Amino acid sequence: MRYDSGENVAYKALLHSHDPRIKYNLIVITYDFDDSSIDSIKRQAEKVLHKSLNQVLDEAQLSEIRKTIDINRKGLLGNVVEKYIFNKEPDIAPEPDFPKAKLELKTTPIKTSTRKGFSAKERLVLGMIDYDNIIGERWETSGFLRKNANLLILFYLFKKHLSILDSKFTLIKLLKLLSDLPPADILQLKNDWEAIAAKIRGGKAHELSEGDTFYLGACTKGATYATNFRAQPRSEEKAQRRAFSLKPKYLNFIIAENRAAIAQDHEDMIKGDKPKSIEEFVHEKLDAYLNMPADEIPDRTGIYFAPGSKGYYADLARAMLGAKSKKITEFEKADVTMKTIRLQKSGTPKESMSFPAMDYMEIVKENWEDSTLRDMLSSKKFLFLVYQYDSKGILRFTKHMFWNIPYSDLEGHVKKVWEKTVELVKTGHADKLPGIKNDPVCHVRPHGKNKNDKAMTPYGIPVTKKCFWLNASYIAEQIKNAKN
DNA sequence: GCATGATCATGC
DNA sequence: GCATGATCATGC
Repeated sequence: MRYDSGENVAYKALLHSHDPRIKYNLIVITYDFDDSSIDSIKRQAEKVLHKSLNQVLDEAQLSEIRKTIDINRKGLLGNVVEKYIFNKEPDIAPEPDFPKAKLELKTTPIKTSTRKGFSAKERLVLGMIDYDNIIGERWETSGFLRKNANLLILFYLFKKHLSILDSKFTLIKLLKLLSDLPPADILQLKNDWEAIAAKIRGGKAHELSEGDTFYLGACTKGATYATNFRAQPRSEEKAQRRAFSLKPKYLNFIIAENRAAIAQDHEDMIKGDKPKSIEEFVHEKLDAYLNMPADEIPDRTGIYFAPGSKGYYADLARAMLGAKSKKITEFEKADVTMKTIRLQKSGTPKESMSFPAMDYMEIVKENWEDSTLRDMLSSKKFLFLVYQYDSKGILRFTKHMFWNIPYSDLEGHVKKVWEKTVELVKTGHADKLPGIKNDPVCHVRPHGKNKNDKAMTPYGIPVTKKCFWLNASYIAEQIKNAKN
């Protein structure tokens, strides 16, 4: 089954509207997982690993969660995860949360203390004990195992005054009670379950205690002590309602094994997220998309654009980067210019790369050293976002790389073409500027709305707007030579 | 297949 | 309304 939430459908409809707020509102979490596959569900969960809900949900979802009456109510986070990470309405069925995968989903907090370091804040509750049913059950076919044989546990870092929306998920652990655990642990769980069942069979449900067992406990469950009693099958005496639970001690073994990674998340969370370099920002945003067919990118970003636009692949790139507008703040600050390049199978772009149209009136007054062109090419970095057609003709997002023009190309080829251009404009020949065969690096070509889109020349005759272009073959070479 | 010319969609 | 990034179209 493929998940596609109502909200997402609504978004898609709105995305085709012209409301830019919606168009650029990136939805990071998509629901394209297979709910019959444990691995697929685990991968879905890993979308939040080392992140907080504030970092992965969009503003609409977050404000919906904030509206919840008691945001830090016990158990709310589990419901939020089910709903917003897995697009699943919470229920209390005796079945596992993902029946087809036989997988039960759990969220549980990790606390920190100076003395003990990281440890489980609470026991992990694994469903109510049904006093009536358990007396006739065997471990192997028990209701407990039907529901809890496979646990996917999302550990998050709990801090007293921190909103759960800022708590990072720090460890995602798949626990297959019958296969992953050491045989001694499986035996202990079985023995614990047997001990609990035996006590109930003996009419002693009211005497159950967590101290009876080692890993699996029978913890009390219910709002208040007074309303918390119910009948048991082999005795007239009422017993407290109880649930199975994994004891904190057991969870602490899991936490200890992953202490280093948890410590890193904890540090990040306390300090606030570290400032990132532009390179880190780009890797973080784009690596997940590498080699993805361009067709699949919109479903992954949750942002849809009208295909066929000349800017379509640039739009996809901005969506992958999480852009909220055409400008990307991180890039503005660092003076990075994005360039989208589509390579043919051969590795050569079909098109040369254009730049803004030149101003004939101004260029004749410029010196090369402080010319518009030299400034544009040398003072900023370019981020090439490269798509390439594979052998089957599928266009994939294959590469992202920062690029500067090599100094020798700038001061050699580009300078020569620029000087030739200036000379021609000065002498009244703006209509025949250096073509692609003239130089291996760059050339001049029209760049306007159409041929009637002209600009004035120093000699008084308007000429079709033109710009400098980097030759497609040159771009191919630069991409091929790039290390990253 | 490439050089060259021409144009389109978008957002500011 | 226009600059811009990007791609399309045509003819040799």
